[in-house]
Amino acid sequence: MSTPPRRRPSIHDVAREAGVSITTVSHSLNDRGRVLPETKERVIEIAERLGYSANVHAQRLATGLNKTIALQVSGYGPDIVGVDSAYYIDLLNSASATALELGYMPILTPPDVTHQLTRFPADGALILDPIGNEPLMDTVSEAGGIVVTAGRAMKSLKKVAGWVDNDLPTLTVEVLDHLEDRGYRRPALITGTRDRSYAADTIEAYERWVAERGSESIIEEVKANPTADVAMKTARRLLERNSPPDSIYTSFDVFALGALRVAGALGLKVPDDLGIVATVDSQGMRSATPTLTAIENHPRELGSRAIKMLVGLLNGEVKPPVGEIVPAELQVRESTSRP
Amino acid sequence: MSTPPRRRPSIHDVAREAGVSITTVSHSLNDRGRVLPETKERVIEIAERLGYSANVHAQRLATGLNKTIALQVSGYGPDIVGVDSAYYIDLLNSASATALELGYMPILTPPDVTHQLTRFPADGALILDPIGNEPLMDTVSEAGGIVVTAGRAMKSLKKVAGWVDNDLPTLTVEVLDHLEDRGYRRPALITGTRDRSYAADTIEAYERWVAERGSESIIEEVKANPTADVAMKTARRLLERNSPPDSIYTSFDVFALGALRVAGALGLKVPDDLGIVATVDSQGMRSATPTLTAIENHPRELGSRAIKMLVGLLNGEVKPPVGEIVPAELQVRESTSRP
DNA sequence: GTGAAAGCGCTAACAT
DNA sequence: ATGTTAGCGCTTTCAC
Repeated sequence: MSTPPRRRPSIHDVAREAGVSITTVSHSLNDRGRVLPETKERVIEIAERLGYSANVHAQRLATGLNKTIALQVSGYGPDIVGVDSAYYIDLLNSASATALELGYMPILTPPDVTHQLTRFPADGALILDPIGNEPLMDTVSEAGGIVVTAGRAMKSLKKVAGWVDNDLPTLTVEVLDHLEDRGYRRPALITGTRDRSYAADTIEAYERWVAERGSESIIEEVKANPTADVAMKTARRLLERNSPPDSIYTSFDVFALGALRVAGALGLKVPDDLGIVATVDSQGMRSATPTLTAIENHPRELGSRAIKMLVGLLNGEVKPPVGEIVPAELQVRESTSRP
Repeated sequence: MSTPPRRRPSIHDVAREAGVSITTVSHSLNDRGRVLPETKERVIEIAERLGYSANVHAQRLATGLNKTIALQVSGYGPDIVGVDSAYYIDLLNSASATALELGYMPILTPPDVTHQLTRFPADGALILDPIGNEPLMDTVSEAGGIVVTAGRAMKSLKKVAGWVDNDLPTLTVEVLDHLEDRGYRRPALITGTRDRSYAADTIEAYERWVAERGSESIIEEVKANPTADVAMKTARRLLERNSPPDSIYTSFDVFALGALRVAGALGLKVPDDLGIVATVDSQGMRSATPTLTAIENHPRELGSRAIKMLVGLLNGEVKPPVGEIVPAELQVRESTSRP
């Protein structure tokens, strides 16, 4: 048929072609040791021409390094779905691209198969929206690896060397100020349990904000999985109180949609009678009727920064613990647009 | 502080402990060659006790196998977002879990960094919702690797050895029958361009169905990125026709939400004046007002079957080309629930 | 049935 | 500045 699947060129092929030893090839390509500039140049050129690239397995065997990073979306699965996962895909793709560029293999590690990592040891792991009880955290840190998170773990902090996150406290204040600016006086908060950092951050900032104004604190800390059903029940409970809130700020896009739905059922107009804001932007937010005000988190930026941080930590260029804030912006849309 | 990061036990450690050669250990653990059953048993037991597992890099160097599978969501990125990506995360996670179980490293490969795969050669690739022009397809197949897809590629078919998919033609008929059953008489179709198999399949089935009934074929083949904006424009164009459809079947959840929104703006009630069905189920579908009838695709099943197929092909146990249909179910909800 | 030994492709001392 | 050589941890022929 076609050309038989030819063997990849090895370092020996390059060495022979260049008339040097494999050491010189290795040194030229990784610029270690001393190599005459012109030699190095020639070697590089020949390597390129031959389409040579080092066999990673041999390289790793020889160096004892794994050059592998485990990627995990914490607790994601059939029954735990809080936010539109475009956020996760974008974050994962950009984390992955960055890892690849830095010479690391990004391996996707589902929550339930962490034990496999004994066979595929990772130098480090990036966990998205961690709780702190992820088995992956133990596996990696016990093996001497480094764990970094997107969103901060509230437990097992010693196991986490770094994190990237949006500035939830500031964003919360920004949202509440925005609501106040639009004339909303009784904002309620719907978020997750405090074992997730976004919830803890948001709750704290919210409580401080309402306390400053002497307003009532109306918080729903959702313990169940944030499904459509739970979202509606929660919103209904809130809106049927004696003195209901006039606006809702929620960490889950599902809950924003749920609130919208319940408002409709109760005859409340959005944004006139009820303002709604979500912490995560998504297609759902942009497509809802009315469109929903939400925060653009810049997941791609979070992903690439997290990996750079992880690699920095692995190289010892950065000392743990480190944290990095990625800017996010409030996208004002119809759900809070009243005069 | 704590225990210094101890070196992982090697095959020599196991051999020494068992008082045998490393050959025997290797044979026992992989059951090759002949080993006295009791010897084998002892070796396995000791390996376990020592927490031994083969160094994958050494193993791969020795065997010349990569045992690596590239995972890619085709065309996913900041500007191409058709469906709620929970679908993708679930599919990816389950594909990944299956790969790991079968001894393969699942490496997430973003669309834009395919060239890196020269350094990290993959035995095969799984591409989700392919077009057929993905660089990854060429990279992998040119390197003698095997490409499998979730959803069928419409181009470059020779490069694809296998696929898994839902039965879109049948599902389309099921949806149209359901709409007819609920009294809708003029179903319209909004889908993507025919270079994606789901669109091609759906269009064909739809056209046959309406032809059989002598009904008018109302198709919007969306060329632009399926964003919220495009969704609304498309829906509006459809609903403002002289003889508008009384129901919409769409491949994108964004479009279902968009149709809902436009219907509201035009004073059309859903499901009374307009029925809406989407091909992909998602949180958005379940949380909308009203809830939207949609198809549950079973992404986890698609993911694990795709990987099993890929590994089967790699092992030569399966002969290409192969295709596998994964059952999906119509979830009837409020958007089509009229008497 | 078991083991010695060669080699997978590369890196890193250590010569020269 | 360049080359020789000894591994890295494993699989696999080939003897015994």
